[in-house]
Amino acid sequence: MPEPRYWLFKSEPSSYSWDDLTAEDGQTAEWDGVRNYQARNFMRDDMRIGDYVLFYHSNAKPPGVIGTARIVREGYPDDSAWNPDSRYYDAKSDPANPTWMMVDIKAERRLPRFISLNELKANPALADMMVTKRGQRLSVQPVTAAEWAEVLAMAERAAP
DNA sequence: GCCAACGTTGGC
DNA sequence: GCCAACGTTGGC
Repeated sequence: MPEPRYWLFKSEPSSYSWDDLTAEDGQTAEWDGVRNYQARNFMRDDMRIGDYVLFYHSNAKPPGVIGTARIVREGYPDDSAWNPDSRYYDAKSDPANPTWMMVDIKAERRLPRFISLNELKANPALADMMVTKRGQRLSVQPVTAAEWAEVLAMAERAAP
């Protein structure tokens, strides 16, 4: 059995929040609209069913990790790319050879407490975590097993 | 609302 | 292939 892997998915709560995810049928959503090649490659090549996801609210007050999810469907074509009515429409994406891919995620649980970006940045154990780095805009990021465990442990402890 | 950082585009 | 211009992300 392959090693489970860990990811962080960013979403702006004003467009798609944790509550939106948990309100879905089966608490499962298609993660469409990713239009960055590096993020696409992670979804197409690396994500496996069962991988763990930190659900992160970006552009929020404050930004931070609110819950966990799992990958429940591996990379497949993002059909919003050839839907002219979609805000994610990409005229250059050919349905016969799709440029953009998506995965499905299912909500697992809301963290016992929200872990803000400030708190992530203040934890020396997370100094190398991508999301704590300035200017890091990748909307889908790998997370190490140690980082995953640390964030969950923080959520079990009282606020600092 | 501001703006730094970043990815993409397109002229050359 | 270089790089300036542009649009977007996302923290503050």
